[in-house]
Amino acid sequence: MSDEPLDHQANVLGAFALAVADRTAAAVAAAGEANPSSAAALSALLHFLDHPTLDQLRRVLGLTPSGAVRLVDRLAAAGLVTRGPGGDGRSRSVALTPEGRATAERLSAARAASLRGALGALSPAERSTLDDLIGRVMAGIVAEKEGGAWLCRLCDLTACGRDTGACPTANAAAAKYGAAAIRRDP
Amino acid sequence: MSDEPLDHQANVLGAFALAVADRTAAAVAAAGEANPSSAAALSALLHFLDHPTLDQLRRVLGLTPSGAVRLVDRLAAAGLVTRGPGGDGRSRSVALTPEGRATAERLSAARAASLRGALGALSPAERSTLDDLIGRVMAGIVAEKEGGAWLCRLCDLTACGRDTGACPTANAAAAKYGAAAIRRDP
DNA sequence: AACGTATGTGTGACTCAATCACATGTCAAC
DNA sequence: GTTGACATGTGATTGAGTCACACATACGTT
Repeated sequence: MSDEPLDHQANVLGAFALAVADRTAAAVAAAGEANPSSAAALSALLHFLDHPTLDQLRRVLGLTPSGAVRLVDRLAAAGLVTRGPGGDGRSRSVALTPEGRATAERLSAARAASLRGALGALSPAERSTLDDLIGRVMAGIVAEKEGGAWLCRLCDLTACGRDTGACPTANAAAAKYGAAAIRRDP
Repeated sequence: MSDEPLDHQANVLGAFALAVADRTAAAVAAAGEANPSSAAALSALLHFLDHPTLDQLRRVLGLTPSGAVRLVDRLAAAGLVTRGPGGDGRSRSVALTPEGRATAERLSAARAASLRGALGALSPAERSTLDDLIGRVMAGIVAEKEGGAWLCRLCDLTACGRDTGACPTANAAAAKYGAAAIRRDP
């Protein structure tokens, strides 16, 4: 029973995901943003091409409208974002202040450093193999996924190769939904 | 800059960890325990050999003493655990009720099913390769880690092969700390 | 053109889980 | 015995989210 390889593998995968997620969250928190939603919001704002509306942001984060209002209130009070006019009279846009942008870049760098460090245990060839396998599993996850927060929150969307076809998540999302803009995603 | 393979790999790893962690948490929540701390506590109680004290439990979960008291209060109010005498006049033990045990087993099964499902995209040989690489990265993470919650929370400690030497986390912890009992871990 | 519905934002009241500061009881060591 | 460390528990507070609801704007229908 306990020597079923699949059970072992599944269990180790679970511990691994938790460990990497913990470690990354800790690195981001140490870089100055303890709240995961706030960190994800700042990161998202860094990667939106245009300034998103509150509603776009809330979908990325998987929050209710009022939750998003509160979040943006907090970020604005901290001087990290400002509200501006939206494309339409109902909506308002959210933009990073210079300080918010600096914070977001710091968080992003801390995350990347933490993840690169984790991969330090492997040789380049092994990392490449791991990357391939992870990409395949990821594609399956995206294909199955329904609802919830954006999977690529906190990602650096240039590093993953979203636009050059190297990002497995973006590719799987494109296969599932058709053309994938940054602002609507699994 | 964005075609550095390491940056791509690191970024995909980050998204992957988040995706698997999200998915697992959702599966556990759907099985009836929305709060991650509560779920981790039930799972831990399922795997402790003897009945742990509140303090042992709080270390596993990475909570403050008062946080652990509140958590056990909630679980007890829900009829999932009971408090008993501890080995010592100061401490009290926490034990699962039959209902708590059933809940814990249900959560654990939901987690395992979710993780096995994620691995379904790979062939047995690929899973084995992935398992090996993950184990190596995991060992590095354990070696670096200091503080925080238990990495193996929610794990099925028989499935991972903790006692047969197959669990990379347990092995790395043993190398770091010496003999590893279930109740003191990375 | 006017009406009714949908959408986006915001507010008030509340919940839930954690924290800190502190109190109490117990053990161990000197 | 006294002193100090430790385990548990309590009161007050915080933080981040929810729901129910209000309000303004946009859009589609007739």
